[in-house]
Parts: sequence; structure tokens; C-alpha cells
Amino acid sequence: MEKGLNMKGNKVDDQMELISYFYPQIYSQLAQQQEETVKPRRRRRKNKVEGRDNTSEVVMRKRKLLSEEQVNLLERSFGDQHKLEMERKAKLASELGLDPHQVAVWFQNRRARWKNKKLEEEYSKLKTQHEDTIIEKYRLETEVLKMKEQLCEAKKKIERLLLEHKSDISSNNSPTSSIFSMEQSHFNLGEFGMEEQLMDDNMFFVADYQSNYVTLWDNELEWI
DNA sequence: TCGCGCTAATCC
DNA sequence: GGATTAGCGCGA
Repeated sequence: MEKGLNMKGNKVDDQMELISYFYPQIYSQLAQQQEETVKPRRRRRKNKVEGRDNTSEVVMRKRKLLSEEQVNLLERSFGDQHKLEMERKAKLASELGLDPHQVAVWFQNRRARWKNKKLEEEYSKLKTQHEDTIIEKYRLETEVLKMKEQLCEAKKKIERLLLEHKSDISSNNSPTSSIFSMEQSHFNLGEFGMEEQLMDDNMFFVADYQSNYVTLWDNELEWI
């Protein structure tokens, strides 16, 4: 008896866990409903059999296991169709030598098992999808970090080149070293998938893949 | 009346 | 302890 309660309790817990995992709002509603509608457990009546002297006595139910052949035929029939019409039930019962009610009960239990299995499969599938998504999220976050580092390095490189350029201007004082001459010289930053064209000390253009130039101010790089 | 959910009882 | 059979209550 205790075993039965535990089995049921675990199944309910599992289902509620699934619901809480994927549908937290529905879970909270269900949990509330459960609290509001706590019903007392039903007691099952024990089977009664008529004695020879017309007295009834309570006996423990004997569960009759179906033979392998019976189960095979039932499984085949279930495989064809999960629902059981009256005619098919009667025909199966006749073929199996069972009570039509037994056939109906077997189909009912089989549908319940099938439903549980489908639920478990769906849960497993969703769990895998979720785990894959988490992995992809971490991968993308790592990629973003790497790209930020690369951007930081690129900025340092630009600053270095600007300093070198300034020192060239002050030392040579030549008209050919004006800022306009630098317009033609592109820094090769191919490894970052972009090229940058120097404009002045605080501003430069970035060419994206579509060759659309975007103006970036030096101080904007701070928060990128 | 039937199917379903729940669960006890039983088997292995 | 999991799987199976079946009783019971409820809703459609």
C-alpha cells in the first residue's frame, strides 16, 4: 500500500517538475489548485465473493496475468489503433478468451503507458534542446569577450600609430606628412574583419563588411 | 456508457 | 521496486 502511494507521488512530482521547468506560470496555478482541492484518498473496496451458503466474504483480489500470446495480440491491435471500438473490443475479447471489460481495461492502461512514454520523450528532447542552448550561449559569450579583447588591442594599435604619426610630423615638418596624406593610407586590420581610415586624433572611420563607413569617436571605444 | 486519472493490489 | 491489472470516481 505504501509502495503504491510512493509510486504515484513520484509520478506527480515528476510531472509537476516538468511543468514548473517549462511552464512556470501554469505550475504556480496548478500548485495553488492542488492546495485548494486536497481530497481525501479513496479506499478501495476489497473483492467480494459469494459463498455456498449465500454469505459474502471479503477476499484479496487475484490479479490474472495475461499470457504472452494475449499480450502480443493486444499490442498488435494497439499498434493499429489506440482507440477501441465496441466491435473491435468484442472481437478481441472473443479471440483472446477474455472479458470485453478486461480488453477495455488493458487498452486504457496501455494508452496511459503510451502517454507517459511520450511525455518522457518530449521532456528528454526539450532538456537536450535547453542544454544545447546553454552551451551555445556560453560559446557566444566567450566569442564576445574575445572580440572585445581584439577591439581593445586594435585601439591600442591605432593609438600607437597616431603617436608615431605625430612624432613624424613634429620631426620632419614636411607637407607630405600632413593628415591628408594619411587619408590614403589604410591600416591593415584584416584580422579584425575591418579596415580603419584615420581622420584626426579623436575620430576615425570604420568600414564594415558592406563597405559602409561608420564614424567612431575615440572616446566611444571606451564602452564598446 | 465510456475514457481518463488516480491508486491499490499483485506479480516478478 | 518497477510493471501490470483492475477498482473507483468523475466528467463528457
